Amino acid sequence: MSDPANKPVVTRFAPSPTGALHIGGARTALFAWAYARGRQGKFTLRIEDTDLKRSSPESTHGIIRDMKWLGLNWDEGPSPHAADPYTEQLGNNGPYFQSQRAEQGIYDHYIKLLLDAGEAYEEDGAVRLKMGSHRGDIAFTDAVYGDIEVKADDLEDFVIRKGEDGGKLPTFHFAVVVDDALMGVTHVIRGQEHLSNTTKHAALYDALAKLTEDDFAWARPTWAHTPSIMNPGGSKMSKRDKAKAARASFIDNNPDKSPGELLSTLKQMKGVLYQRGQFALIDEIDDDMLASFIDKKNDEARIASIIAQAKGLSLPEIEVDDFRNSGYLPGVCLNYTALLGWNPGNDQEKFDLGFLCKHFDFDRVGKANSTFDRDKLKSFNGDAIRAMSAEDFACELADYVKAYRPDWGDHGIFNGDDWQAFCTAVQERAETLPQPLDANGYLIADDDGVEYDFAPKPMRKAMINSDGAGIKLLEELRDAFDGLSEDGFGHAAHEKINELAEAAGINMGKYAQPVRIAVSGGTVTPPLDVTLDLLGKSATLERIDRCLAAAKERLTKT
RNA sequence: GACGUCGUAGAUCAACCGGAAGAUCGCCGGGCUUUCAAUCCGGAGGUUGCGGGUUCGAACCCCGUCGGCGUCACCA
Repeated sequence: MSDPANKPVVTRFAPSPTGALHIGGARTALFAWAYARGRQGKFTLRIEDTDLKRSSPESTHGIIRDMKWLGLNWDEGPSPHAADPYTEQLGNNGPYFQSQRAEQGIYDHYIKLLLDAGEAYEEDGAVRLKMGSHRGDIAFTDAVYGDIEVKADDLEDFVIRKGEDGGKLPTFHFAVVVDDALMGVTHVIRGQEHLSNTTKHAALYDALAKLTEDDFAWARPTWAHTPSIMNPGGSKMSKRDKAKAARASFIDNNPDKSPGELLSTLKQMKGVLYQRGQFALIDEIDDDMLASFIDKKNDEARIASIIAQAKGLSLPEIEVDDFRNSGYLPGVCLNYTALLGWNPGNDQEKFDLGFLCKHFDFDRVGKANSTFDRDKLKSFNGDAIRAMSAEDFACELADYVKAYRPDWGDHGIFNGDDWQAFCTAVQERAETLPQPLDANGYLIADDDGVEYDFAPKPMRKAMINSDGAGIKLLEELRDAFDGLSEDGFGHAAHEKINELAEAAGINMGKYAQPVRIAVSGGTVTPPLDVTLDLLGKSATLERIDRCLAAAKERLTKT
């Protein structure tokens, strides 16, 4: 018998391209990648597209893009940089798309071996492998879960070649085994939902080992199953959660609306996005799809996303692309998900890929499912952001703006010298990339004739109360600011505030808060000197004037 | 339902194959700040799912029980 331990390590990630890359899939890929990289092994990417109805080239492209973003490179598989990954591929064991392998007759060859040997039989055009008493009890050892044994009576014959699609395509069970063997895969790392299926795969390896010359290739690999990632509620994390969240906000909060009214609202939302030019998102979505989404008959993520954008709602991140979109760093996503089920054996939680490659092994992978905790992820992300140099952070945020935030990308702050100053000021309290953007929207607000909202509560506290004491202070400041030059305005203004506060013998906050409210609408901004510098003198004065007017109006009303 | 598997603070995990249950996130309180969701300091939270047993001693070993999850598809 051959011992898989004698072969050079080969692991693989084998997603089916029926959607975007799920965060759980990314963790599985990470473990497989790290295991190979830590042992000078090879890592293969194989696309399991035998389900013709649900597979799509778009999903394949998305998976490749997400793997690249995460930094999980592969030695064999579709070429990561090719315009057409179906034709350009890396490695000598290809092709790496199962649809292509089926066309080459690879699976048929082994089906025939099994059929001829009486290990399998045809039924309704499909081919099934004999199990049960024909094969006996099946036992195997999982590197994570340990010894597993299933009695022959509990094993039923199962389909290895589908009768559908012209009887040409293998099922998942058959294709994985054949491909893993032919590609020299020594360690099969995958989600625990496959643990029970593994008896089928073991049976296939054993049957084919007997029928081929090369029993070295058909020796059973090491299996390592990883626990699932769950939602806080206990359900499995799935892309449907996005639809659920969107519906909860859109439909459940509008119990009085009829389905017809809901549909027309949804159409309007879609129309708004269409005007904004987000065609890719919504191009193929027709009214029927919208209606069935409302009916809970489909969970189309794009419709969920339409609702989220219209209502300013943030959907739960499920797929790798969601996390990128929400402004998480790839290294943090990897670090955090690795921790969901694995640990180095001590209290260390922060580590990079090099550390993981060096220390990862199956004996430290837990068996229990784990709940995905977004708060902890966010905290990790904030720590990682703070650990970056100011320049790196500015680049990172700039890339993010270019990809996702045209509102900032079109603005002077982004394009001029101020960008670094802005980034440096917001870096210390950013937990995600878009957070400082959202928190400082006033910086890119248009001053020309646009109504600016001043938060009522802070305004009352800082300006209206005590007979409008704050208004007088702000007026005083306004006059003082007017005399300052454009150059170095923020710094000078800040000095002025200090001066006046000291002269008047009061806390400088009494002066600073009204200014903060005037320029930002609220009470939280980066340090005032930076904020006012970014805004410039004329915008600052304009906003102070508008704020004074609004405050006086409110004062007379009370 | 059958089979499989898991069960340590609210969450993620530790606890050197039986020897005083710890860390991080979150939560609460305080300090620093002109503001803060940032930062700093401190605190609360565990009959280790539950019930038996073995043992001088059990989170750990044994039996039972409850609960979660997975598979039982011509989806992967």
